[in-house]
Amino acid sequence: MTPPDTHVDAETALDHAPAGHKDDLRLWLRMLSCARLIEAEIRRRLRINFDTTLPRFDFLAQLERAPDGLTPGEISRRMMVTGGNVTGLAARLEEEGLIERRAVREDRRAVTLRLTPSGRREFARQSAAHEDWVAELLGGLSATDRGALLRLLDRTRRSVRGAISEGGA
Amino acid sequence: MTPPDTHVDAETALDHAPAGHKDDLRLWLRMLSCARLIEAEIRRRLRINFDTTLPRFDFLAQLERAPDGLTPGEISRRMMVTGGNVTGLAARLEEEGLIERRAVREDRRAVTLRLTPSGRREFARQSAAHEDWVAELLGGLSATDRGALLRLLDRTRRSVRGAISEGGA
DNA sequence: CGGAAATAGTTTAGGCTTCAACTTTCAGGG
DNA sequence: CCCTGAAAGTTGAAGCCTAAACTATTTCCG
Repeated sequence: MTPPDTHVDAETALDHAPAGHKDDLRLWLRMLSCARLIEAEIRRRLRINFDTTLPRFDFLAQLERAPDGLTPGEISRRMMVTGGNVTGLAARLEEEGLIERRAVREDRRAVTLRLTPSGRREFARQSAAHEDWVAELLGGLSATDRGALLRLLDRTRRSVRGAISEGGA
Repeated sequence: MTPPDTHVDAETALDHAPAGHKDDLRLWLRMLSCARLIEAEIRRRLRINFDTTLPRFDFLAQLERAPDGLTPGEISRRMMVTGGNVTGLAARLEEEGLIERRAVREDRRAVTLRLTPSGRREFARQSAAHEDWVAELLGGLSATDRGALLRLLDRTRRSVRGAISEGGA
């Protein structure tokens, strides 16, 4: 049924490429599939166990670390998403009573968002389970592998950041 | 339903999981941020240079590898997204003339999607640029690092798959 | 044959995400 | 003081994505 997946003649391509091109692509695709696999599983469990989503979870996590609350703008920067996105998430979370808005005295444009007691309780439950899930999913790695992977990912991030800040094609 | 997830208190936990739990979380967060960083940059460049998106690009990539076309169901499995999603993407890509639908003789429920000549040309352009981008972003890694990372990610994927197929909490 | 079950694909409702346009407010220089 | 520009936040349109319900067809098997 499935065709033999006629692969491009890799050898020929490699002759011209400066030693990496194709390998880099393979590496990226593997990292992507790996990250997506984990992410999908975590999303699935958040939905099944807590009837919530990853963005909501991340949002609460940001507020948990900021006892005095955060402005939408600050959350937007920390989560690396747009402001409009934060508006929508905040609306739903407030609707559910997990966060609350509070006006800022010194700047009437701004507002701070913070966890309600209920939100704090709920996030604590979710956070504990989340931590267990990750440990379960990565449990097959040895301590050595974990350390090596952490270091390599750090180098990767530096490589990417460097490339972005420079050329930025 | 869900077990109370009785959390071992911190002391006991440390005894049993000396170097796992928290480290796994750190590892996962780093992998996630790394993958998202790359993905965001690729999305940005696809939008700026080709006025397209990553899902569209992935969709065309699947069809490129299948000269005889694919059914929506097959694409859905390969891209690991739902069928409804494929319906929407296919509609837009057909609208733009990049792919075409063709009825299947033997099964009147099914349809095959394939690249049009225009779609094939367009994807070739995008694909070449995409490959260059990835090589540029990962260019800071040595050949050794790349190899090690590839191997570690493979182990990670196996660990995750194992955990999912087993417990599946 | 005939009906139950499975499969292919679409549709719908709702959440996530972005970009661009917009409103309100603040800050600085004439 | 006023005007211009920047900043905080919201809104709207459009695309992406999922789960669930639905239609149409095929397959299985009794």
